[in-house]
Amino acid sequence: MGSFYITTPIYYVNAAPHMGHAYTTIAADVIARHHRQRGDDVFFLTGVDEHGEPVANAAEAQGMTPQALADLNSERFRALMPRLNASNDFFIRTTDPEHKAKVQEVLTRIKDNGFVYKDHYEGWYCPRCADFKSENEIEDSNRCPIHHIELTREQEENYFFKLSAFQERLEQLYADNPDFVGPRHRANEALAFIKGGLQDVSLSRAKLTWGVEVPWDTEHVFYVWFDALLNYYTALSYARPGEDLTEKFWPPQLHVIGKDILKFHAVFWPALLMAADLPVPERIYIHGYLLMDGEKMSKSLGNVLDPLVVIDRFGTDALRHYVLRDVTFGQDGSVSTEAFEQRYESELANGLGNLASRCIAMVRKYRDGAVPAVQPELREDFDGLAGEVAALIDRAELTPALELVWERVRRLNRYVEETAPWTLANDPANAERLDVVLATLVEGLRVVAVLLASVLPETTEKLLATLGAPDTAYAGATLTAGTVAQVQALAPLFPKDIPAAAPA
RNA sequence: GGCUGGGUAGCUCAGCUGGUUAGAGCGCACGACUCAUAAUCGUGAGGUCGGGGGUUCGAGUCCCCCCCCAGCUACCA
Repeated sequence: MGSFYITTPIYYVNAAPHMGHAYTTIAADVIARHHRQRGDDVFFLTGVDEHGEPVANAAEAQGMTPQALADLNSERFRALMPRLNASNDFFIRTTDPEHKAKVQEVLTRIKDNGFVYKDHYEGWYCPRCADFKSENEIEDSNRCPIHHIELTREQEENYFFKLSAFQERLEQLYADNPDFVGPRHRANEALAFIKGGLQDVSLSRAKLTWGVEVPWDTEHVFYVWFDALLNYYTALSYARPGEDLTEKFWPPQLHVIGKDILKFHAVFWPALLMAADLPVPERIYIHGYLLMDGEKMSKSLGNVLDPLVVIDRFGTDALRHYVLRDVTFGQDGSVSTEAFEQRYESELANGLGNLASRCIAMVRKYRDGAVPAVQPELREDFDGLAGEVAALIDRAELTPALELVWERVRRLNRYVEETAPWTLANDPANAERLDVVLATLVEGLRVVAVLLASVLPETTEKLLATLGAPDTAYAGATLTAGTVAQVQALAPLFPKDIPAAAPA
């Protein structure tokens, strides 16, 4: 029973929300909900990153101010959260004035600590883009990848962050905390990068105005990454009006991120915190990409699985379950509408949904809905289960954790066949035996629902309400006599006769 | 090129420090049952564990070489 602070990355408002955003959010939400079940005081943060050049450029192209575009797109991300059933405690926007003020405060401290200096940044510059291009994005013979014109070598005055000063401390951090970054091979990747030698990085941009002003030199704005990373810290100071949660929740227990932003989180971020004399996060976990039929999703390929379309048709729970179940969390994996529908039918509808239907129907038919208050069987199958699941979730091994629970769903369906309650019901002499079987089934169902509550919040709430046992406290995830007294009728949890979505 | 992961049944993957006939889920075939959302349960087919050497009484599991896939190898967020 402690505090648990978990974050998603803040999503960049340059583009519309897509499955990748949904995936990260769902995973973090499952972990957040799980910890609430365990009685932890949870703070779950998500939000949007609104500054930087791509937003400024996109706004200009659309004839809007950057703020107007940010307002528009931020709202789309904010609206996504309830659709996913995300239980975030706050939604941060980097244009929040409180965030900006705090960023300035922290970075000023870093400067005061001697980790900031002014120098020239030199690179290949595209006058049409009005921007520097990195080495790996320029085309042959130094041409702009967008305009295909020749780039010029230019300089600009920048403030730099002395990342190089943290080489040793970062190596030590990784040595002392083997689980600082997970999965393991991502830690290897980050460590290899660190050991390769750290160079100082630009902290500010002079040619750009869409960002947080450098307080000691207002001709500059902070390079968007430093502004963005600090959201994890700044949010705590103003998420609750009149209250500063920093003391209570800092440092975070877990940052959930995608692999594209590993370096910023696993290298720059801890160094930045060290420079500010702040504790570093306990753990960063990197998930993989969802691939469509083995290929990266992209609009140009037209192979995008739209989370909102799936939710509209099958419900949020089905999407949450699918992405965590079908793709091993932490690895890349393929998704497809076929795989989704198959998983939905076999596991949710036929597996859990039908189990609930048959169990509840039998209790109503044979006992008028009254559940016998006798000791359930199957103890050997459920003993220790809750602990094992929690241990896996603590390691962010969400997929194996789910597998453990689904093994029990299958076990309960098998138990129904083994005990054949419909046969027992034929002979009053078997009444006691039938009592035990029914009690076991209902109780098993309840425990499974509690264990799946973080993944399937809507469905399990419905199911537990039917059982008259709405409590999802994790301590209750164990077979006990008499928890459920009476069951109500239950409509199919995961209906199968869902019409295909109307063509758009 | 270097580094890090990975290549195991049609599909998605488990297989810890080497040890009985290599496992699970899904899919498929056949059978059983009827409480249930024509759901469920059982049985089965079947894979030279990427390829080749080697160590060992014994290797998917260790060593060497090779092939293939993915990621990283710094300032796009």
